Amino acid sequence: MRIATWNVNSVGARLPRLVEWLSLVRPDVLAVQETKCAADSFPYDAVREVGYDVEVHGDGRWNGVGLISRVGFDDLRRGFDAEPRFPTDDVPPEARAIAATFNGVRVWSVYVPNGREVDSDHYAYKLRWLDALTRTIESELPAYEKFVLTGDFNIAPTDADVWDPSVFVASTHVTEPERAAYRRLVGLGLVDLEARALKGDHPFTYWDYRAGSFHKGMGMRIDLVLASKAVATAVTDAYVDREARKGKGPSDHAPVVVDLKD
DNA sequence: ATGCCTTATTTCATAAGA
Repeated sequence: MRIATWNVNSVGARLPRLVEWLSLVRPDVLAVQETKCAADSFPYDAVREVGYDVEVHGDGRWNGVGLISRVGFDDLRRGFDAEPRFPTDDVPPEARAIAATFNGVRVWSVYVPNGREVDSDHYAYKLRWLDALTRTIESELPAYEKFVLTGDFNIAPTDADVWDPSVFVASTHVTEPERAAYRRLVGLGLVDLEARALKGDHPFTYWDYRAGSFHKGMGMRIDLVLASKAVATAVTDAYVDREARKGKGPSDHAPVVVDLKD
């Protein structure tokens, strides 16, 4: 079984690249984030033409997550109970989480809030959201031996996960409270799968569009695959597909691809 | 060993991304 995650940064803008990538890599399940489209405007037909079904959770302009599968869907879930809202409880939750089960493997696709500035309202929301996600995963995990929590976490777990730690001092993505939230998730009994980089030593998954960051190696590892032990022990390969970050009209994130023994 | 921001929108400017 091949499972992948990819922050596509707009499924509308990325559709040609997405369809090309699905046809080339043929994952069984792809978790997508930042689809940036409402559920009723998703380009379902284009994805179906290459053999995939889609379930999405979408707001419209921002956020949006989905699961793209060629092995069906079971037990679909959009969002989660007591999901924090922003800026107030008067608004619905943002579309940041969707889950389904594929041949017995439970997969969550999540897009963790960015956080913007440390100690901002957005940062507090990010930590609240991570805390609520942790409680949800904790409650679901006992029901599934094979479990994958994947997506764009907007957290670099260690200093090795950013191209230059000195650049990120006092920035979001690397602060201790964010890293502690990551460790609490992993502490539920998950393994942060070590994807290999196709070039160099750092399996970065994101490179800013600006300043030639990609070709200078100025990246971050913020797209993660957290897996239960039953999944982790079945891994035969895991890699960051930096090829998808090259060429015309790429996302600023690269996919992470994980292969599992049957 | 690859190309120097990109996206959607209440569009010709803005907010957001990380």
